[in-house]
Amino acid sequence: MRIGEVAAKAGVSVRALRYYEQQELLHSTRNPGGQRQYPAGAVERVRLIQRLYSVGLPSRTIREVLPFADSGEVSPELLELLAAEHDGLDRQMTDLRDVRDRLHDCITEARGHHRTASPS
Amino acid sequence: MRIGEVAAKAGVSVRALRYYEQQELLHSTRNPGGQRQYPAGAVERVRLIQRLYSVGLPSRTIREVLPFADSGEVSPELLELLAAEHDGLDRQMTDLRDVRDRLHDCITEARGHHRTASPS
DNA sequence: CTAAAACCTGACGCCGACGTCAGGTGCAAG
DNA sequence: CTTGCACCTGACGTCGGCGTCAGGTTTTAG
Repeated sequence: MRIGEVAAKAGVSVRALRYYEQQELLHSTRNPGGQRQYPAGAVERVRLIQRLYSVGLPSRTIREVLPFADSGEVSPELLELLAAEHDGLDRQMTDLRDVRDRLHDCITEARGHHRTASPS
Repeated sequence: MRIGEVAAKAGVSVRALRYYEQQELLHSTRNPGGQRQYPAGAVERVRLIQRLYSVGLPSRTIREVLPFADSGEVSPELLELLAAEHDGLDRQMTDLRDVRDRLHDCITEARGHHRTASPS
């Protein structure tokens, strides 16, 4: 596959894929003309990268955790990193849930208001 | 309270507080000398703002949802906004949980490996 | 063979949440 | 009064994840 096709299938820009390569998140081989060649699995990998970005992880972290999505190989020090990141995500989730619930309360309360005042 | 004290108690920089004011997230009165004066509740408000930022919300959105944390006043169109934001957070949470679990699997699997090989 | 797509490598632009520096003012203490 | 710290207002710097333009090459369609 060439870069345009991967971009289209993964729903990202060509520029993004080149950027991922520069950040060493996504590797490619080159054909004789110098154009990038990707295996089929690249699309899935790009989707994973996108999800990791969407969670708020920076390139550096993604670069370090990506290998484990492929193989299960792991060293003790990277184990530490993973655990730390895991804890960070847990805290994020807690905060997020709080805020969401707070909004939910506001919403339901407001719905109650502009319906017919208090129900029970 | 003056700005330095609020900053210290909330654990943010003075610069951040001035920025919040510029973004209309945090209001202050001025004393005759032109210095900012904050009520005691400001510290809690700043903490809330920080949590909203940490969840990934931009200033614009925070500016719009903050009023509901104070009063319960709400208009139908803002209700829409809140619901949309709520859905967005839900999706974020789902993605986040997936990634976290994936990491968790890697971690536990790795722990099993470098202990004494396969258990069962 | 030729025109058009698709691709390539720089390199600069942008936006948001501040950091930071410059140059001036307010205020409490000795 | 003066020292000194906390405060003030600009205004420019930074970083990350790309968008985008410039100028050239490769591949594909007719």
